[in-house]
Amino acid sequence: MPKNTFFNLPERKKTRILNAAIDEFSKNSYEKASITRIVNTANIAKGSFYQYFENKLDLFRHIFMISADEKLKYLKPTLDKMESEDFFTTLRNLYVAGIEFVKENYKLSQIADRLIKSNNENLKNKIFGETKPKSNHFLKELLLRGIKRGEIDPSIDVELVSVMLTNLSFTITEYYLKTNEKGIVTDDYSDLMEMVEKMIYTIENGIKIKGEDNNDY
Amino acid sequence: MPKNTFFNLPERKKTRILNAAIDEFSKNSYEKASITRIVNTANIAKGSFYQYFENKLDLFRHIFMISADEKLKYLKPTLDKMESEDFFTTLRNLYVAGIEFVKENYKLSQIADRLIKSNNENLKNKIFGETKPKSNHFLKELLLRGIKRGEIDPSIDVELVSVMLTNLSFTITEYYLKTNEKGIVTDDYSDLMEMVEKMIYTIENGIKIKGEDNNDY
DNA sequence: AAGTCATGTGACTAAAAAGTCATATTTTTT
DNA sequence: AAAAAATATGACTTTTTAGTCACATGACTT
Repeated sequence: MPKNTFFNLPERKKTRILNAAIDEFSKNSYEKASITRIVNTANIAKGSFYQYFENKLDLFRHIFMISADEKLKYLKPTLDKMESEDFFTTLRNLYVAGIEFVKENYKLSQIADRLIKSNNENLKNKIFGETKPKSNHFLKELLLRGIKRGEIDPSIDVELVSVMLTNLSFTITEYYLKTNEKGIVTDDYSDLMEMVEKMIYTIENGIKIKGEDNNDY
Repeated sequence: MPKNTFFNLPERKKTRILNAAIDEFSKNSYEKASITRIVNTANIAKGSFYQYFENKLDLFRHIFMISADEKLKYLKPTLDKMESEDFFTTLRNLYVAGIEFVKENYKLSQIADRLIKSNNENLKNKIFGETKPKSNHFLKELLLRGIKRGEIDPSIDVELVSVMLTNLSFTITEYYLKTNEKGIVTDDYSDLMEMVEKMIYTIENGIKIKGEDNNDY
């Protein structure tokens, strides 16, 4: 947690520092990100930085929390009306909300994306603590509910499918980040929406040809 | 490319150096990997290293090539009998061969995995050159053939599905690397084989309940 | 006005990195 | 055996990093 001196700072100065840090961490991995560059960009002294934050990790963790909180805001509406909607509608809405978060919070997404893909297990443990990022635990619950309701094939392996679905959500995010490299923001939702639709369709129905008898034996 | 002085080295010395390097790059990202540590482990002088390799990148590229060549050896049998087998058999065999490569080349897999997940686009370009890692280009061809043969639903988006399938193969590798953290090698194939089977089944059939009429309208 | 406490500062330290180079040793050629 | 070419060496340079610390400045209290 940042020190009180940081929270007591005038709003403008706080955001100046955070923006400089978000910029640096979105361009560089945790290891390569430089405190020196951040303080230069934010126009504060190196010593001041250490009045505000314990160390580099303290700053990074704080920024990651901002990103997580922000993303939750996007997912909240879907989570709230989950009860009254079927599995595939909820899944579709989650994917779409995820895309919207990335669109409107490009740098924060990059930071989170980097951390998740990072092989620095030590760092990940320090950030996630013991509460591992079980977004797929949530998907598991969703799948189980879908099975109960008769929407989902009960013979699936819930654990495996939840991992697959989590991974596919990263696929979408990555796809978006790659096409919009360097922050070129197009307002062309249609491409991504089509992508989500096709992806959901594939998850629903599979890719094997139907109707005919493909005898497996 | 390493210099001739490297290739002229006695076999034992060469492997000593390569093993030290593979070890270092499997434990650290390209940026964090240290030439100093490699030369210490390999018991050669810093100056000697630069007689063998142009620089750090030269060494890393060489090791990545070793990994790619090695993996191809595992995939080759499947690719050779591709013509005579149906889509899902080929896909299954590719996934299984991928797992076997990871099992038997733990460190090399980690290095390749790290590079693919890396956000250092500059590095990736230098390694992959213009020939981007189009393992999914190959999957596209495979899918198109499957459609022609009447095995695959022709209404799918070939491009998207190939990305999904490529991603799922990473999911498997990651899953294996995570469960076998720190190189603990179990001979328990069954878990992974079951995982591949279930994954293929899901890709084939989707997860929506079949038989009933879920009217979408 | 004096004193106290919070905040601001940038030169500095220590550690680590990639890469260099003058010199020494070994191997090959004549 | 002598000369030449190839290879080996590790101290050194330069750069960059996170973090520290003695001191300066500002604000609030008595």
